Amino acid sequence: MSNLINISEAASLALHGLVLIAKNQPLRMNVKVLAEELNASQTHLAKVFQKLSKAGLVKSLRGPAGGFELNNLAEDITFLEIYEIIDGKVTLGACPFGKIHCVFQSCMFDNELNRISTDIYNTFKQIKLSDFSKKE
Amino acid sequence: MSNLINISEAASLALHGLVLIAKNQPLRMNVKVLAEELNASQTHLAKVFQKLSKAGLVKSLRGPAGGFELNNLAEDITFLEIYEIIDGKVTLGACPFGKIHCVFQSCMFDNELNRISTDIYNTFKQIKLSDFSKKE
DNA sequence: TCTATTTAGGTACTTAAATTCCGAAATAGG
DNA sequence: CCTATTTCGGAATTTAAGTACCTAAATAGA
Ligand code: FES
Ligand code: FES
Repeated sequence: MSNLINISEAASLALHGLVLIAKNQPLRMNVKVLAEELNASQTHLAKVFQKLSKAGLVKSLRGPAGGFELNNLAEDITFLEIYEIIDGKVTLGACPFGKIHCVFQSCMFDNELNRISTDIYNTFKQIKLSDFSKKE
Repeated sequence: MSNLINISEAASLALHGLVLIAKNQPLRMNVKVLAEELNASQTHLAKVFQKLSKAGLVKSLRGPAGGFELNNLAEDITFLEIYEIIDGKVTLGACPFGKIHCVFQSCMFDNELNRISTDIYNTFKQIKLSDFSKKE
């Protein structure tokens, strides 16, 4: 069983979690509630949000009534930026098969895969968190 | 560092190795030579070709002057089939984010990612091993 | 028939990534 | 203050991919 697009569970949690928080503004949400809503692992979600917090996307507040809320500028953040915070910076321009030394003059795929990678890239780049704020 | 398209080293070896063999027909090639040409791990390549052999794509011949050669029908094999033999069957039709329970009525990506997955799928499906036989 | 070569295939090892666990730190509310 | 709640962050665990190792089987060629 294989998935052609490369998205980690962690990245999925980040995107879904942030959208939930964006929708729920201005109220903050904590990990427990988020995990319940997403039907996902609480501990994993917590780790993911630590990264998002470090990256400045969310503000974290400890203690009772604590949780996470969006940082001021976070609304304009694109899905690409979120993805890259979690799964690492995307490298375009090289054949995804290029992990090994390629024997062929030009890539077997004639840049088809590059085209597709760029397509995913742009799709991720076009979607903003603000597209999901306070609407359904 | 992340790659948006999901291709294992093993799948890459399978594709590149088979194309080399297709080009080199009707002479067979052994693992050592293939690994040298691809500048890749001999043991890994061997394991990959065991799978391809089991799947019937190549015929293996042991002993001196042994190696691998394409099976009769292998020329018409698509890259998709090769990919699936190594990395597992591809499942289309669901949001790649769908590993977790999605809280949203309709996918955040409006089937954009489905469209792209299908795009990769079709690209892999259109390319045949025979496209690379005896030509450069 | 003997020997060197080469794949088969099982097991075990290594490495890296993903996930979980747990004690520490912060804080709101009583 | 004290306590319950909640995030923080390092450590440990799990999982998956890739790699190495070893013995067996096949076979070409001397
Ligand atoms: S780099 Fe070898 S096929 Fe693209
Ligand atoms: S299933 Fe949640 S975004 Fe597609």
